[in-house]
Amino acid sequence: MSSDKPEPTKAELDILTILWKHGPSTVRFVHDQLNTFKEVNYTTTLKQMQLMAEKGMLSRDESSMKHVYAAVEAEHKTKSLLLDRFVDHLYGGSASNLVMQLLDNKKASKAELDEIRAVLDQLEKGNS
Amino acid sequence: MSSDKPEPTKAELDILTILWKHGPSTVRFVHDQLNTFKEVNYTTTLKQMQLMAEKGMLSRDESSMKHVYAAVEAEHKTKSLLLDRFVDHLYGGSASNLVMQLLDNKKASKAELDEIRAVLDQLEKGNS
DNA sequence: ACAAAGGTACGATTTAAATCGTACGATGCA
DNA sequence: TGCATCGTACGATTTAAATCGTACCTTTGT
Repeated sequence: MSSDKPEPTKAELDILTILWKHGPSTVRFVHDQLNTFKEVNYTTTLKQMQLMAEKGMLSRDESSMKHVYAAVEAEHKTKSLLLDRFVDHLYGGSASNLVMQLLDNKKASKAELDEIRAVLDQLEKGNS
Repeated sequence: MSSDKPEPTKAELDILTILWKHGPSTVRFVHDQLNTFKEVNYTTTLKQMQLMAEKGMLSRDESSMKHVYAAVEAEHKTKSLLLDRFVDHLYGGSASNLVMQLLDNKKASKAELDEIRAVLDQLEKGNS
């Protein structure tokens, strides 16, 4: 019993997101992506990624001088974990409560509503 | 243009949750509730609530010696903000993507699916 | 050969969150 | 009255996240 999976922090998540999107990348690349929406020093990004590698969140290929990092956990898996925690913490574990609020928030467009409905249909078909 | 609303931290959210649920309360009460699932010192809770009041997250009635605190923002409003940020950050702002993952997670029971569908129906009716 | 550019390493600092210890005022009651 | 109890105040500390500065190695172009 020791599966107290640590959640990635905000800064870590930013990096993971880039790696998920672009696949294994150098620090330079990640850093450039990062700086399109956030201003940080190169060494900050470097250090962050080194720490993440140390924690086991990233793997690192050192065969070339420009080390190449990759996310260890799949995007889906990590987001799934975060989502579950979020639902538990804010909505007492009730997915439908969350969805209700979500839809209420005018956040969902007509197109999105349709899409969600489609997902529902699909699910119920396979479920019965 | 200065609406960079600060998000409540985890510890703050725990306290807010209690206040939302039980209404205006003393520190002692909040602290006892807190300790049903988390071990902290009384003065820690006190300090935390004082800080939150200072930040404007909580209001405080000092008319009695046992100060009574209350959440300033409504539960709905705060959660709504957090949810929006969450969707933006993890799902590129796409509510339907979030829902898809949610449903995928086996996290939603049959009953919940029905409930969600009901909400959808309701919405579309009022929307057209 | 060597300077410039670009890479990694890593200690140290800054900032923010969370926690605690200690002081001290109010209240209640034997 | 006096002491135990319960309350607030608040500086200080601890912990964790995020950032940066500086040192130093490698590659490349002239």
